[in-house]
Amino acid sequence: MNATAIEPIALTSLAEEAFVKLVQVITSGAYSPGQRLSESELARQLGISRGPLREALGRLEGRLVTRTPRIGIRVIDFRPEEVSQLFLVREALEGMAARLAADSMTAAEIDSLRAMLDQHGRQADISAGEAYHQGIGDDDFHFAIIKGARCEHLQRLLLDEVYYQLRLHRLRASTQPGRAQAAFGEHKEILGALVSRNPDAAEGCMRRHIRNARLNALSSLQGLAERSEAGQRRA
Amino acid sequence: MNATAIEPIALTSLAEEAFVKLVQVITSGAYSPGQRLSESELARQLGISRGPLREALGRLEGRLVTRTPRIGIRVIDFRPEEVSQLFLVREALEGMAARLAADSMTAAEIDSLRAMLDQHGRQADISAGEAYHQGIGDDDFHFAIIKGARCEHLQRLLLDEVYYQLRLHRLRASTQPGRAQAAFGEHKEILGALVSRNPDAAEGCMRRHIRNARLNALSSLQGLAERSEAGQRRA
DNA sequence: CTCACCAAAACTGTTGACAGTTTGCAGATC
DNA sequence: GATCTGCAAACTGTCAACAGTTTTGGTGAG
Repeated sequence: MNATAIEPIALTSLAEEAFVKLVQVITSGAYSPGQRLSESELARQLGISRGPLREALGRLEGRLVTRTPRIGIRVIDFRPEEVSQLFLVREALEGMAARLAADSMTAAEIDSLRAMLDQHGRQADISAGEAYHQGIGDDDFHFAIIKGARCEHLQRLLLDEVYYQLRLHRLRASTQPGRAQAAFGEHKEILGALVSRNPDAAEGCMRRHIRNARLNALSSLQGLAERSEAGQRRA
Repeated sequence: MNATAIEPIALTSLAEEAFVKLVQVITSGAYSPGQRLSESELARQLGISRGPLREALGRLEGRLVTRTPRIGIRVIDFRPEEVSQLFLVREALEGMAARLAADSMTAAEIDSLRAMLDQHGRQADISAGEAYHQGIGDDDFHFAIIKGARCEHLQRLLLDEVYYQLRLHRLRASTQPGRAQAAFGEHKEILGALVSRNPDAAEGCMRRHIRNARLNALSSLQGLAERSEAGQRRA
């Protein structure tokens, strides 16, 4: 499809490039949460002036960085409550995505999804599945469904507003024992619903899946808080 | 509460002010969809330089304006398909909001919601309810529930990503006959679910309500397209 | 009269510089 | 010795100007 749709040669602005680069750098965990970033420093590192950089930072505001007038930029540092809210939003949006995908995905796409899961299953056997839930494979599965929903607006919101922050959260949180296997099973249920073209089931399975992921994240965060508290008491 | 919590004197940047002003101007329908906007012209009108203005425009990108590299800014002009997608996103997010609100809203808030509906009922009698569905009252009802969900992330997404565009759409679309009364009835159902603190029912009612609003919007758009087509044939 | 071509005007993307504020430190004071 | 005061460096918010591109209007050929 779209063999060689003529698009203008990738003319992208410095602001756009800076935005992509910043997302990449921040979600890779290069900075610690709450760390202050200097505009001049960032501009120098990126080799651009502060104008385009400020535009890029504006687009990241409230997503990956927080801005305080006359103070500056800090890497976002979310409280447990905010992580939970992030998963609630994700549950709503991705549930809808699964519903739409059950109708809109092509048979080829569903086959490819099944192949993906088969491969994950083999990998999970090898690595005991521990890394699965947080891994790239998980994102691929969800991304394929989001794409299959054929809804640009939904796709943009999920990628820009949810997944960036989610990746940042995953850097700091661990998975509960057995969560990886459970997630893999839930993925298979979702696939089943898509195969049988059942929108209600697809949405239901997806929402249950993400609700479980939220509970896992909350447990993990609680554990983190307790360890940190104990550490502070000891100090 | 918070008798005189000392907050820093409202220090807001020109970019922020420009953003608010632009949202206000565009959603009031001052420009026609697809109309090109000149940065210099806008900057002159706002009395600021292009730097802060570009920052504000960047935040509006993909929401109320579209940006083409080296060409400029245009007021967003959505296709029927995109309007439908907007309502799907709204259904997902606001359904979740209603679910959360069923648990989180205070009794006082629910009472206030009931009072609001009573008032709407009286107004609807007077104006035959025609203006209700598109009116301010409708937004107030929904906003109260969104606020009652106690979920900042959800609230931000709904206001920034959905309602701005929705208001712009409403400027061009009409309501189908009888839609106002139906919407009013659906609001009462939603209120009932909140009163009985039933999250499932609240989400279900809200989603049905927004699904109906979407169908109404689509019918309206189809009528619009047909009229436009007929107009072009005549010309 | 229509179409292609060309030059001028307008506009966007970007930069460097300036003004006012915040922050950190050194010296003075209790 | 601890705390407060004042200054200097760094930084953010803002602006005006420059380079390259797009658009527009006019001119001439067919």
